[in-house]
Amino acid sequence: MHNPFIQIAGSKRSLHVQVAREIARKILSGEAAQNEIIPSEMVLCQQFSVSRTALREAIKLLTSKGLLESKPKVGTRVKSRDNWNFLDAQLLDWVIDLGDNAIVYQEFLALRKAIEPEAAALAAKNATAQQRILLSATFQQMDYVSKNFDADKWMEVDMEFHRLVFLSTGNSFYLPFANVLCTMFKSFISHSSEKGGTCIGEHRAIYSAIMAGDADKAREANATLLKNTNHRLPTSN
Amino acid sequence: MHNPFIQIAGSKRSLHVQVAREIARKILSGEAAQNEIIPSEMVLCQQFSVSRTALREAIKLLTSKGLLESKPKVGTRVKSRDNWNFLDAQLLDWVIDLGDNAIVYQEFLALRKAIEPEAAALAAKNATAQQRILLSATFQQMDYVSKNFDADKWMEVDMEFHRLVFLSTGNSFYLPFANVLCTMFKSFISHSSEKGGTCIGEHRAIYSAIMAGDADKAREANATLLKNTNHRLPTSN
DNA sequence: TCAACCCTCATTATATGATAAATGTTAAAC
DNA sequence: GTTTAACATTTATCATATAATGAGGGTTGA
Repeated sequence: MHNPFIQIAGSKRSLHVQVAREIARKILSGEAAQNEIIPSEMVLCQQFSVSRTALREAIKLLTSKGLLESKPKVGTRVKSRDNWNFLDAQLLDWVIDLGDNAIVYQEFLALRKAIEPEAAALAAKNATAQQRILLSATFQQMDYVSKNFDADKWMEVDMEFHRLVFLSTGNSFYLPFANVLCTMFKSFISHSSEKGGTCIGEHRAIYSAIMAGDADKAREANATLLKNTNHRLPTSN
Repeated sequence: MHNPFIQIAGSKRSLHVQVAREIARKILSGEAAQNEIIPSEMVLCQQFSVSRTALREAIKLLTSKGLLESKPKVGTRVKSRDNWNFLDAQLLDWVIDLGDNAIVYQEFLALRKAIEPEAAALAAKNATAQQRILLSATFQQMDYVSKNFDADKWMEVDMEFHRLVFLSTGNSFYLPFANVLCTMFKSFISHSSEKGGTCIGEHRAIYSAIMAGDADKAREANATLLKNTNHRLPTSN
């Protein structure tokens, strides 16, 4: 019954995720307007050539992220953009896949500028012993990669460094940023995210301040790093 | 087959949400340890007295929020805390229901201090004409309520004001904060969130700066408001 | 004329059972 | 000891049936 074409197009994930992704694409791209009622389950099952089970699980996934809302008799409505949880890594992944990433990148940078300096400050105060060890190890890798430069490896350690900062804040609300940041970094592979190469000096300043427990200096250093972050966009994808 | 006791306990929502909520409670409270495999579908169906359909939809909901991950043969595993999306309003609602909100409130305030001044600055720059009209109407209500004080109404307009600021940033990544903020405000009903009553002066400063398009002043004013925000906790719940 | 009530029916919600796919485990083969 | 293959368990998917919901139309009565 299931059309293998979709399986090929939607890569290797489970069926309901593939369906969810396709519906999400239609919503995010505006093909399905906000507040619009999407076709009934029966119709969608036929469109995607999947069972109601798979389709409904897809809809539940999207409902959880604020894209849809279902009611008996009424149908399933596309929620307004205000309700879309852009701080969900999976949803962000779908957004990125639409292309059109110039704006997304710029908006994300604006968010980083607000959140990351404070995250660094919190990490300086709250990082656990184990987190400091991880941060230490990661910075040493950064240092090494900056001297033996490799764009891919730099992206990886750079991402890991900033991820660890978020995880070290000791604040639950900062945790999701770690995943969102990773999604963002991965999507911009082969695109050096900082001006003038590796910015190892700025990173060292952040690292040192955190290890020294100096919140103000950590905040300042991270703000400086982001000031130097360029706005160039990836050429590919 | 379905045990009506659960329906009573879990209020009026759909069954799979009730089940999801209950599983979430076990995860968030630590009753189900991180990285632990939860019982198989069959067992959980019996435990909750629901069909596999309902149970699986519940699991999909939790998977979407980063709490679970399923694999054939392996089972369904509780993901580590790093993956929980605390910036999801529904999940936050469940967290709040655990009680233990002193820490949640404090952590949220730390987030607001990082994000809200910048949101106000962005709103000053980017708010659309329609958003300025809404903001204006809301502030006038605030002004009225501050003069004819009513705690519940103040909470409502206060929430709406800050919500509008997030929606007016013109930045997709700031939108989710609006919902999270609302969830937070609603949970702390009957608990005046600002010191010395209504803080109408500080709010006026934010409002005026945004309407004037003065980003720096808006940021400053919002930071001042949050500095004056107290850390008292709700006495109830 | 209109408001209150009831019935209809399309749609989602839930249940059930069957089959497929995936994958860790175990045992067999070399 | 290592590799390979069969097995068993669990989730994934499909198919179908029944229940609950509530918007909209129709009816009734004043």
